[in-house]
Amino acid sequence: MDQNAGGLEQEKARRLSAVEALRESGTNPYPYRFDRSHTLGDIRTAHGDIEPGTETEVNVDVAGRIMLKRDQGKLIFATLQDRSDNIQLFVSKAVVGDDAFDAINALDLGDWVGVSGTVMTTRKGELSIKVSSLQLLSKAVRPLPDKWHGLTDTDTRYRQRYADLIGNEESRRMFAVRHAVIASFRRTLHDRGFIEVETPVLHMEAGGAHARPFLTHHNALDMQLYLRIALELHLKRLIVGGMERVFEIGRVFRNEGISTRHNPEFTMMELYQAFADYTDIMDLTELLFVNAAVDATGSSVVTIDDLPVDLSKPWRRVRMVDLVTEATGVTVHPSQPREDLVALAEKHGVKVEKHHGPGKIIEELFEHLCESSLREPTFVTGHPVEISPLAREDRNDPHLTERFELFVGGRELANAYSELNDPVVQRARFEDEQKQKEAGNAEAGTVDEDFLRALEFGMPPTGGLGIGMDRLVMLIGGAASIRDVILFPTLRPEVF
RNA sequence: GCGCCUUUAGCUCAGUCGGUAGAGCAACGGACUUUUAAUCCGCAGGUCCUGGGUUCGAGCCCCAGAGGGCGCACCA
Repeated sequence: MDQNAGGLEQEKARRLSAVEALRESGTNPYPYRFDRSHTLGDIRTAHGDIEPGTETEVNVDVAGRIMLKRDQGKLIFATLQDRSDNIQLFVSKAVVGDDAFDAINALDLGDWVGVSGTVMTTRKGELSIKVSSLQLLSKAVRPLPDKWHGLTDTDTRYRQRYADLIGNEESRRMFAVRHAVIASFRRTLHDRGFIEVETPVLHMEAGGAHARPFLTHHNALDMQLYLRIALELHLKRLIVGGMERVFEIGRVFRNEGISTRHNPEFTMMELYQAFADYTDIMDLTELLFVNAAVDATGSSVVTIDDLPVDLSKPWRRVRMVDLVTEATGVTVHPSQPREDLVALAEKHGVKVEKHHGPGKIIEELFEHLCESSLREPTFVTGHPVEISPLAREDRNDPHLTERFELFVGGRELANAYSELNDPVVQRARFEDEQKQKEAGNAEAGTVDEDFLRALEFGMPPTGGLGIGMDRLVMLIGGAASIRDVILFPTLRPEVF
């Protein structure tokens, strides 16, 4: 061993030489498989209530990782962890024999083992497995993080998620919540006749939202492609095709800043329902959220800013123009002269760009003055036409659209419209976007001719919805950062 | 991009006024047949993020840079 090596190198060398010693003695330190009869959770469910000091005749074969070891001379207590639970192993030298006892004593924290034994409880009542034989299933050659604190350094937790998951129960719980939320969405939507589809990630045009895209290149076609920024335009093509109720849960990519609420790749759920409008979609959104919370946590109550909020109560519905009017004390509407709105924005310290029209200025005012105060679930409706190129005009007000964004805890979680299905109006909206793009608005869209061709075949009246799944999991799971709900968040490259 | 904070053993963290680098856990050697983060005795383990600078002397002070966190900006 290199005398100058650090503690980690010494430890790895020791464990690797243990691996070699096992091989020389005829034991494979990395065997191929193991037959498990029960998970540890199964055993706790079936036997969790037996009296202290009980020895049963129940034989079990379990497998997991050694997390803790308490050497007691001629007894060893070890904590075994599998995906479902932890259970104590009780190893007696008198039961397993000297050689097996020494081999078990030589196990390191982090090793995977398969165990045969009987279910028992100790005198103090701890449910345990009395080991009759134990087989190494995989040798860990790198030591585990601190057995009590786990990993706490956020950078290391995100970069080495494997080590985070081994030691941090809270991290495992968060990803269980994530799974439960997504499974709940699928169940709710399948029950209502929606079918799940997959549409392209590689797009010719980065449409369906306002965001800067990632660029890539296809070699064989020698063509520039974009990673999708939204699912919308392909799903609506399927509504044109008569599929009537479709949804997709998929990764989208936006080439923008990273924060506690933004990751460059994130998961969006979008659905489209023929013959529905945005009010139907509000009801469906409430149902999806409540079902997801109940399925993931057993309760429709979530915690927002340390206060409980019951998602099952009806959510506030309020127009964006009314919120801005309330916040400024001045009635606003996109039909007003731009100069009046510019003056109001400046009065409130809101920066106005040259390409901002009245509708965009109202939205800027909303974002700066209203958004962060929307703690309880709120459907903000009636976005100006100017900022909603894919939403249809409000049936009562030609300057607004039938649209809502859902805010919870000051964060946008969902966006929905009565979908624009008039191909002539849609073309005019796209052409307006194209002009803005040429005028220097990098986020403005372009004219998607194929989508327009689809609309020309006739899209039924349709309600559509997009939900940021990561943010929803944050809400239901109680995570402060989006990185806590994404297994491998985007980080700068690590220097090795 | 800007501001504040942060980076010390494998992990979790101390480190005073600028004076030879510390603890707990993990590891290693030993004791222990009912432990629960076992306990007890002993031992080993360091690029103090990197590079400059000031100083007789820098983990500590100064400058520059890197990683990370939070806030702002950006993000309909």
